[in-house]
Amino acid sequence: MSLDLDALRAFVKVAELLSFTRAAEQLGAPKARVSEQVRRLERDVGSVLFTRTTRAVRLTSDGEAFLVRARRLALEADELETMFATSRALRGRVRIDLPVNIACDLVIPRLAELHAEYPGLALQVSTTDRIVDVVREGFDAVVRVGALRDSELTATRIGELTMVNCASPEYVRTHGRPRTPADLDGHVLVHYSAAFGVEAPELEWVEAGRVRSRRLHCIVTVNSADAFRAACIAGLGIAQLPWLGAERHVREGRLVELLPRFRAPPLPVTLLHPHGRSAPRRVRVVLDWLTAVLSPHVTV
Amino acid sequence: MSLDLDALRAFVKVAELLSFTRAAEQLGAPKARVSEQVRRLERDVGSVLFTRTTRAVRLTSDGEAFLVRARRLALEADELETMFATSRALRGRVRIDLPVNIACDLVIPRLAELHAEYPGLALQVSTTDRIVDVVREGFDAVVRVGALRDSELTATRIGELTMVNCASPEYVRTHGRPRTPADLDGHVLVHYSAAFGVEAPELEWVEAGRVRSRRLHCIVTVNSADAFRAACIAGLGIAQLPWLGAERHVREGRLVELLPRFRAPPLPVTLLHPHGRSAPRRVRVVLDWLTAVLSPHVTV
DNA sequence: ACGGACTGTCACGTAGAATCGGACAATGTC
DNA sequence: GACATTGTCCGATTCTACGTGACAGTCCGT
Repeated sequence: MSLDLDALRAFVKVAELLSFTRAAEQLGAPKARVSEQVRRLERDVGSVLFTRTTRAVRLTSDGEAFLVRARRLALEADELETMFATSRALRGRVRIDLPVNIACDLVIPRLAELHAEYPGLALQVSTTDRIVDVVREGFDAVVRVGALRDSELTATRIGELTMVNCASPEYVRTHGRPRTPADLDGHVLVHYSAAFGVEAPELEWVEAGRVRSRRLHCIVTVNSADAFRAACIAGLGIAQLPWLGAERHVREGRLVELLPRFRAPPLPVTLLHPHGRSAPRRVRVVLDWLTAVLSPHVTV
Repeated sequence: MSLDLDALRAFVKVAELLSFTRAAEQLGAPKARVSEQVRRLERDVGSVLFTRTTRAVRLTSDGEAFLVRARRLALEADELETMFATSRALRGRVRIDLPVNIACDLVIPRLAELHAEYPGLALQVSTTDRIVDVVREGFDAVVRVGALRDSELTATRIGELTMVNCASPEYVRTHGRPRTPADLDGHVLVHYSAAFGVEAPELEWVEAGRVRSRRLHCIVTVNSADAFRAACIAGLGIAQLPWLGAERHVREGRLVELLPRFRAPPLPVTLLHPHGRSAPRRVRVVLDWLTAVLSPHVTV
């Protein structure tokens, strides 16, 4: 007789993903249920919300209008459900995506603390360096390093990663230690390219407040941060690495920093999430925690 | 697993009335259900919303905070449920209260039209001249004639009733026809007093923009509009009647108007409802209809 | 043009939950 | 202190939402 909130949430998910199947996956429910829930919802409100061809789903104009309000209602309902939930009682699933090295070095080691405080939270941590589609894959939070393009997401700048120029001691012995960028003739660069695109291998640095760059020869191109560092340690050239990941290796003598006064511009670290300024509480908790965990390691 | 909207509505009603029994009555549900729903709600949100002594119910501070948001959520949910409901599909119960004569003369004769347009609406029409407690008795709309005191309700002025001075032809034959208030020596007033209070029987009129009054002798005091008119027709004195109810009797010769240039100040007609500016749709429909029905009969 | 894979829906037996009426203990009132 | 009233508990009953599996329709690539 009365509106069903679960059905409403199902509708919102389907409307966002434009797919019953994917919505069902993300909701952790069988397709049949989602289908039935939306059917019931349509019967209850007395309007057809989707036009279904067996192959594609589209919102009707009624559906569009309904979605706006349904979203808000679902959010407020979530708020109400959790307004008295202590941290121990907070439950739900939160799906996040992190760059591999940030995940392995910073986040995963401290995940136990988060679990201890919020035992009801089920965290799904995806680690990948490729650009994921936040809404399509249903992520609640994504940490991005570097410039970003998406604009429909809420972005919070956490800080930035200091970049250092590194090479192996072996490499320095062979190629010499440059003192200024002018000394780079004959040097080799390890090239990082996420998509093996056509970008030319360049070394960047900041000089007098300006970003300058110089094209260098390169032997190897990689597409993962781990391989990038490994190649540098192997003496395959100079690499511009985040200090965060390079520090240990410099300390332990596997890498040395070059041209310390000509570092590349720092990479911005950003926290993205698809919910507006007011996310569900379980998500907010994770966002805050991520910020707290990452902040000490990124210079503001 | 998810918040139950029916339970939420039950909670709101109980919180407003501070009684499970009365809430159950107004919701048209057995007490046991309301009790169980609220119990479930408390379990779901993880907090105790009421302090119950078997004799009295009070909101906890958590309950207070919850009520505010719960109200808003229930309202938005209602909005969502009815946003595509055609007039034929709109359903629900609306409880209104009207002065007896307005109900009998204007509203009830046209109730069939409302039903024809909104067959799903169940209207509960209470007719009474006493002042009802709008929230306590769960009215969705109340029409008041005359000055009003409540302020926590939303009030819409519909118009005002023209008042005329009437007497029976028999009375005029006996007592003479006054031309000005100064001629009223020896005349008799029929007195209306809702609560048989101590107000003195006075005849009021507007003269040069000022309200003036003159105390007169009276034989009978009544507390209902019908009895008031009946007393006047019976020749028991002059009565200050709304033209609306007196017109027919004047036309048919049972009453005559006296002192037409010294009429009493018109009585304001007001539509009250307890919902904020945004009432549920089924209520809004009735409010609009009442306004449309009453407007032509009340000069603005 | 046509197989193939994927989409959303349907069927139906089942399990769990909400519901109802009535009885009960507790409490404020006269 | 007796009474009336309040909110809750109890048991059987009814419903309805669910899951599994199979199905028909449609778009894609070749």
